[in-house]
Amino acid sequence: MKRGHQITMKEIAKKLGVSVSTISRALKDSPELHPETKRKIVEMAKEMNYQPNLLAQSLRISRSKTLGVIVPEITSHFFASCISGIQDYANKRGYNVMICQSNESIEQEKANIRTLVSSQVDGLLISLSRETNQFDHLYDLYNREINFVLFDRVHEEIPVSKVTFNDAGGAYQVTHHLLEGNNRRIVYVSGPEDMYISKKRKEGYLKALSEFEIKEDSTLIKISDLTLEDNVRVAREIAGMKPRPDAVFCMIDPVAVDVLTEWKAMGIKIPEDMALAGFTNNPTAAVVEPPLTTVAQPGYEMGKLAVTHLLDQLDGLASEDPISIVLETTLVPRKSSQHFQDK
Amino acid sequence: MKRGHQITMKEIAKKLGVSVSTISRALKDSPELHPETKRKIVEMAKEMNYQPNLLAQSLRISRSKTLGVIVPEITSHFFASCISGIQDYANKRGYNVMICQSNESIEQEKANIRTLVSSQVDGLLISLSRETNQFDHLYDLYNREINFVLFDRVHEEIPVSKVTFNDAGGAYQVTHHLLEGNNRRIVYVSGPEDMYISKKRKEGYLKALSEFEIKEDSTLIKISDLTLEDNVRVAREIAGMKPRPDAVFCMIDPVAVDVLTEWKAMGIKIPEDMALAGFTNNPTAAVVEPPLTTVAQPGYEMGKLAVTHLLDQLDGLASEDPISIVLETTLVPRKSSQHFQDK
DNA sequence: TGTGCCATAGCAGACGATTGCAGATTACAG
DNA sequence: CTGTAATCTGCAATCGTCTGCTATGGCACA
Repeated sequence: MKRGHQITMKEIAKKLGVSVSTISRALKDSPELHPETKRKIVEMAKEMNYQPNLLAQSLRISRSKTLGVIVPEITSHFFASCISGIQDYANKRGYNVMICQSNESIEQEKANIRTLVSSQVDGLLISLSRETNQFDHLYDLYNREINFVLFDRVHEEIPVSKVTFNDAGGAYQVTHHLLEGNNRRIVYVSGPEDMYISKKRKEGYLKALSEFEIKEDSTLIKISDLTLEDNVRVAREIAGMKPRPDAVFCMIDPVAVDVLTEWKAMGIKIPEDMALAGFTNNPTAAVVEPPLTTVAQPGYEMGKLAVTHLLDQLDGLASEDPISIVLETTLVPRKSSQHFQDK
Repeated sequence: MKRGHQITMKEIAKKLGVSVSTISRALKDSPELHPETKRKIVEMAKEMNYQPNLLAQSLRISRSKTLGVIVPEITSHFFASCISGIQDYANKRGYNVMICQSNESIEQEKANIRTLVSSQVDGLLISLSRETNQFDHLYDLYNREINFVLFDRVHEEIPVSKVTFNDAGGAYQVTHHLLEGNNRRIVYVSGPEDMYISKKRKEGYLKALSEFEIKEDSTLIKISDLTLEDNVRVAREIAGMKPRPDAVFCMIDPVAVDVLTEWKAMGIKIPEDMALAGFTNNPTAAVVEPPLTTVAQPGYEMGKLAVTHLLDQLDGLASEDPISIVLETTLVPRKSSQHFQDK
């Protein structure tokens, strides 16, 4: 079995007949060394392809220059974008990133935290799993004074920094847009009720309704567990409602896409029979037929802001006091919610 | 600035008035200790929430139990799936994963390799960037006896293990399918010519043609740099060809989606006017209108196989001799290539 | 009482890099 | 020829964990 053996300072030292400390000083360009000695050492180090052992360095200075990231799933385009932003800006500041996915499981989330903490990450960026409705593991981190920032799927009560979207605002935008299109009976398809985004987007939905003096109607609020099967169930339920709603706002794009697919199969025309809108602006939203009205959330930007704030805290550039960064969303009106006069 | 301080064995030792080595042995359940001492130590460790410092362990045993992964971009659904497979199976075997993206840049790829090697990863999983047409950095890893496995975008010549799809086979399948649909003039839209998959998929395309006794026609091979603009340029070029081709096979789905969108804007009907097919089976392929015929590549499976083989090598369960794993692809026929008798 | 053995726990060194301090070498002045 | 300063280099300790060897104590048996 091959085992990549890394060159250490000791080996350079032996080869050159000097001590390890001299090597160390030469490579840090210390002024205490004879220039000639320094030159020889630097040359030899390059020749032997020496690369410092980050593990040893980290152990010594008790900082690993590594951040941990936990997301529900990497294959989601939105979270992948966040990760991309985190990566780019962490690297720019000399940090590495270890990524874990919780697969929407709280147990996995806890396990991920354990390993990342054991790995001595200098800080954590966490987006909570769908299942997480209990937060001891976060308070535990907090009590141990381990730096972390929550993003997108956050727990509001805990006093740590958070980066979120104005979810209520986005939901307001899209609901308002539907109302302006002369839709009055608007269904909100929510995810599990204890999810942060389920609640926030419902808030925005209700606010827009109230501005049009429409009262909350619980029969117009549907809850899906976000699986394909359940989305299809909800789509059929809505199609069968009498009278049929004017429009449907789905909490996330994948739900809207499933609903759209099912409705097309059922012969329902969008937006003529019912208007449809989603949230997130996934790549699929732009290419379905009809293109899906949705709300854009810049994931890359969110990752960038979250990691930048965390690093500022770590490097003492930001105050320790937790802050809350709220990113605005943008309505992306497309054909699926186009207004028809003859409706 | 908060700094998460981790409990160490030393602190447990001081509290209990025993030596650090005793703590170590107690936590490893060594038989040399008095059961009562052991019990007290284990209890205290739990109470103090002790978690071993993985950095120190890694330094000692010269194995970090961490793997490095380099992909061109995380936001691609295919690579995200690979990563997901890698993660799951690495974790199952007690390994962590550090992920980097090269952003399709060879310089970034080299930089990623440097940091990961410095971080003492036990092995690497690499999918090459689009730009990588020169392989010194890989041979360097090879010469230093650092374990790595190439996947999907590989360099064929280097004697290390590789996991690839039968790209030629997949291209053959889809081209054959188009030919069976009575299409004869079939365009192949390739990516940059030095990319591994550009070449392999062209092979399959030509093989299928030759079976139908159709000679290679260089005017039917278009090259895109895979940007939206260039895909649109190619789409227009093809639409303007006289006589118009019967079908178009795009090297990857995103190109096909761009072509499809452009053609729809131009009023070209698919598949009536021209049939269209892609490769990869991205989520978008299923939801565009018309749904796109493509070739499915199980990314999760690829990640799983690549990481499993790497770990087998590391753990001495697999021979050191490099192997090549080739995954078969599956044709996914959809409406975009449906055969019309009246054509 | 002496010898030997077992159970138990501590010491010390290693992993690799860093750094304050001490030691060594040289040169030059007195 | 000696003393001192200046210049260069090495020692040793540190980070946290692990382990081979050693030390201590008690007990049994001769």
